Amino acid sequence: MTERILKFGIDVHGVADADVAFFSGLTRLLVENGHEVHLLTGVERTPELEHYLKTVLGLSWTHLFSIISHARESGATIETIRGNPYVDEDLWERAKAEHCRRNGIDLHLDDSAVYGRHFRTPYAKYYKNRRPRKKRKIAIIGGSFNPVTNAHIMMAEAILKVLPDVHQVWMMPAYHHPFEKHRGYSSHRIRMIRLVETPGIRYFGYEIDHRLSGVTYETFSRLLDDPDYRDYYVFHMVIGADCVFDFDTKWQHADALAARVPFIILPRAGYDLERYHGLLSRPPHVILTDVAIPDISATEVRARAAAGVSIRGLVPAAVESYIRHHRLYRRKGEGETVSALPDRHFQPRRQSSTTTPAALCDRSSVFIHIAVCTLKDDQLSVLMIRGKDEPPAGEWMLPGGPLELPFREDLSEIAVRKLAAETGLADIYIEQLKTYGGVVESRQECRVNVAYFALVPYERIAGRERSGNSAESAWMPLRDYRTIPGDRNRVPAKDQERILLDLTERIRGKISYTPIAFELVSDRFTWPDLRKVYEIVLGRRLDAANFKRKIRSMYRIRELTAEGGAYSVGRPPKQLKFDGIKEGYV
Amino acid sequence: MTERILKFGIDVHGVADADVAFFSGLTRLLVENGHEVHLLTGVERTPELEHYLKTVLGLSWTHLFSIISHARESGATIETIRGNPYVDEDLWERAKAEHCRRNGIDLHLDDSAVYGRHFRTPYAKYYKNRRPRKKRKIAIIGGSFNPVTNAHIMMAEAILKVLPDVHQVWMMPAYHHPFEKHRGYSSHRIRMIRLVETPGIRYFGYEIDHRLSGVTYETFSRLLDDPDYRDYYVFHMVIGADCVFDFDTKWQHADALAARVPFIILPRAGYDLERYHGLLSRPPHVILTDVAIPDISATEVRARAAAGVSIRGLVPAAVESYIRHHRLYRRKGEGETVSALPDRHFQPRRQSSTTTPAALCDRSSVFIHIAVCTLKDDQLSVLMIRGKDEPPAGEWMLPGGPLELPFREDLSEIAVRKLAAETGLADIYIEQLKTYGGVVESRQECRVNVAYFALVPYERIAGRERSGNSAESAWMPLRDYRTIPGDRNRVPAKDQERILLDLTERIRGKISYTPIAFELVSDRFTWPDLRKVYEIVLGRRLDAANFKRKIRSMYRIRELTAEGGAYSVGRPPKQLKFDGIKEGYV
DNA sequence: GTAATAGTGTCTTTAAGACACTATTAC
DNA sequence: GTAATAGTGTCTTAAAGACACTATTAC
Repeated sequence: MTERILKFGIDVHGVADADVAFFSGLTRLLVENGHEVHLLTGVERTPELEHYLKTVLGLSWTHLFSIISHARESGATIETIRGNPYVDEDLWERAKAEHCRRNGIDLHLDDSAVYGRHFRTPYAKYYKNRRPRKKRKIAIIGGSFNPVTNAHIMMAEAILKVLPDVHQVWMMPAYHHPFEKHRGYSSHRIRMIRLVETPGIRYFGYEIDHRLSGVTYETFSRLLDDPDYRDYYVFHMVIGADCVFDFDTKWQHADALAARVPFIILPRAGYDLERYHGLLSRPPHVILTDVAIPDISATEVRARAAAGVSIRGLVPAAVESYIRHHRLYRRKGEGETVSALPDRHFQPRRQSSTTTPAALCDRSSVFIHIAVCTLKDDQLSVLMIRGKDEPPAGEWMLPGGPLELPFREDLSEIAVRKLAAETGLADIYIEQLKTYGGVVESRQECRVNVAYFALVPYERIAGRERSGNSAESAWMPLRDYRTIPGDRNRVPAKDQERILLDLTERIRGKISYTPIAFELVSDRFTWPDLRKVYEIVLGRRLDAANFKRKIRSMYRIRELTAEGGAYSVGRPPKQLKFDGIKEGYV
Repeated sequence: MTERILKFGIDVHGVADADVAFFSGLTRLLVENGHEVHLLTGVERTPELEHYLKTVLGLSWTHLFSIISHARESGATIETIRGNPYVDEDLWERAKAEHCRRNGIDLHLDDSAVYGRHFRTPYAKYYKNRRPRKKRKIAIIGGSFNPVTNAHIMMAEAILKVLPDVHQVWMMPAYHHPFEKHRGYSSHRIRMIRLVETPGIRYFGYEIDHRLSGVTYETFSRLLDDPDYRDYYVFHMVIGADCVFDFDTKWQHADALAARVPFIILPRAGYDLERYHGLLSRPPHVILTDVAIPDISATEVRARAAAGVSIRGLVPAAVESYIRHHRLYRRKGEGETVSALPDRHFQPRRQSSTTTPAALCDRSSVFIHIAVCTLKDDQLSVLMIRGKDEPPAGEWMLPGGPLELPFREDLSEIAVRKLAAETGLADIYIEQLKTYGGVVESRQECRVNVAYFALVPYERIAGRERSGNSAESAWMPLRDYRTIPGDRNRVPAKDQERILLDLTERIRGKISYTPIAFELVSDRFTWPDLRKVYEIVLGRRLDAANFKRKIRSMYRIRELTAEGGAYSVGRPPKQLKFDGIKEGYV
């Protein structure tokens, strides 16, 4: 057997320096016997490095390959993040693989998590599984991090401050499948986190490196078994109070997850953790109380960036300039705007004022809402109810509910049925308004809301408003569709607001060329009655003479001989009856 | 520095025998210098083995550890499958880890896919990436394999017979999450496949070992990148004809999957592959025709086993006796019956003939339809498509499809996206029309159809009508919305008719008081162009002078100095541009 | 020049708006 | 009678419609 020169490749950081005694012995043995030892390192090739390798680590080598130096020599652009040179993970691995291929390395030992997509020579992923004396506590913040915001930073800092035994906070961005939206953003998301790394705050690419689905249970069941981590760290999961309330019911494998992973729960404005007594309320889970985290939605950051509005204060300065410099989140080619994808463990809170949140919706359902309109106290008003149990609890909503199955062609039948159930009224005017998408964040659900509106004279509905199972009902004037009488500080839910706006417009538009006004007066009415409907809807005074002429030109109005009711003052008006649209009038 | 004894562990099968020259050199170097080399092997420790290691592989060692011998000595039960000893993967790894721990191995090289859940000493997973001369073709059958049935065997055998270049068929059982049903069955499912292995038919534990979700795209995108496999094999995916018809629409990332993985399609009774012209109908995908695979449902096998009925003939004899011997699928304590979990790539066949009462709608789904309107040949026309596969097959429909999740408040975003996908058009006028209920009897499903309409000048859409995956498209004049040109005896589906009626009304109503007409002419238009739009929509001639006056009173129209195009006869008209609505005009 | 289409000016009709007027009631 | 509301008549203004007219082009 001929003597053969063995060619060994060894990664310095993570392999050679992980077991100095062994590798100094092994490399010396190899070098002394005429074999090749290639040390591969990421740092710059300097005399200091060689000194460190030789005297501190006690390594021997025949070749020393610096990826950074190599990349620099071959003209690649090397970014600097916080003073340290940074190149893409992929580029990094490719450089190693290329070096090994060129030199015909027989076996390269590496600890990289990237499973050698580029290697063509034998290599082995090195795992050092000696248990450390003491495991370090790590808090993991998951999310999209698109981009990392000041809220993330403040969360991390709050945890490090309040929980001194937490060694580091790791920010773990979700893996976005290349076919999802936001493809192409992954490396940006990573770099932005790298920009804000501190000794206590670290980027953690676990879900991205392993292309995990983002189901927390899956991530952690893998992570807790992973020989790269399990013996060195105790992991805690950080979530916001808003997610806690859903945890027991909505999270996959909530029990098993809560049993294996201690949670760190951060308060969130509007979510009262005192009221929560679910799985996570007991140790080992920790609820932080005196911590204030601002509500910063990454969606809003992107929307602002897209609109060219400043994002100062929402994200760290370094991230702000990164976004500006790389022109992130600008609207792309027509039609395709950069749309939302929320942080997983921090749902964007229902907006106080500005933009539209989105949720991780994995199901949709169809709801029917009916805006019952009537003329009450000289105002066009809409019936609102406040349910006791039905979420969102305590919010003023339009009457309605889930679409019942089965149905037939005409959805309005269902609306009529629902309305009858709610008010006991039948045979009233009903018309479809519009269909809206809705996001019920508390349920992580996308809803399709089909809105109808009904018109009914007040005297027909007076007193029957609450025959359903709603706890409360109120007539809300459409003019200021934001204040419910007697409950001034509560406004209807945002998605209801849009319905009311469209409703106002629809009625206003339609009253001029369709006979819907007759639906708002009783069967027998007078000219002043009818005129008032028009005046209220249109919002201006109408000339009685012209009004009568106009209406008469369109509709057949019959004058009844019967006397009107008791009038306090003035000439009593004639009783009228609507006899249909005049032929020929379109 | 004191001399230290290095302790090397090397797996024989997959590592030492994968690079004989290197490892013979390395082990000899180590042994000659007084270090320890531990060879670990799965086979029985015999003189023949030692001879093989020494003379064939040329290895040197100081210790030789046989897992099987070790297990036998320590009294573990060792099953024999087809003559070979078999122990659990986990047990196997544990034995290695135990040996390394006991002996204080400094570095163990192994090729196992199980990432050292048990190792406490350093080890490295060895990848040998030398490209083989020729990649072998492997056909993968996915499924639950609970249990493996004769249908699986016959599929595999048919493939090996009809496609001689397929080297092996690998049966890849799905990973069942420990919290899913069927937990605990995994090892049984594996062993039953092991029982029926032949040189051509192999168990393949990829999804189980990596705990994959079972989404085919995910599995393959990982497998095709996996350095353990990518350089050695070309993978084909086996699916049944029943799944093919859903493939283009229902599978995740169908296009990308079909582009990366060649499919082998097996016929299934009741599914006519002649009619299929989707993604998989073209090479490199293969459709096998003269192959008969019996319809054996694993669910039925389990049900029979549960009921104590014979399963003879449904599963291989070895599996039958395994099930009987291990008392599999018997009903356990209450509430936990062994329930159905279909093979992923073979759906249970749709019930044959028993009719579908329309009332039996147990689910609803939301669809979006978009009526794309344009002016073509002096008619207001709507784009209709006739899908080939999408049910109801063969009917003229408006373009559209199921509502995709997640969505946000504005459903029209989705409509815009769908429209862009269908026609490639972006930035065109789109408006919600109405929402309808619909009953798809063939699917026993109630649908909510949200109809949109889009307006687009013909020249923008001409030629792009069929860029989606629809088979046919046609422009149907709205005047007689019942006949599709060139297909006189076909009318659009009934529920589409109502949409078209409402659409006509909406456009006719809106054109008089909103600037939608400008959406139907190109960016630059002339007075006659615009007038024609109004004349066609309103259905009557308009006076040019009055028309101009009216439009000018509502909208700002800019006259361009540029000349018009080539006109055959008469004075060329001025080019105009729409500059918005006049202030004050409502 | 003619034929064909584009574009304009102006008168007529009709609808909309303003407003003065009359009518009917309670007190 | 007054105050209050209902209802009518008529003038003014603006919009819509009709139609005769001029303008520009190809041939």
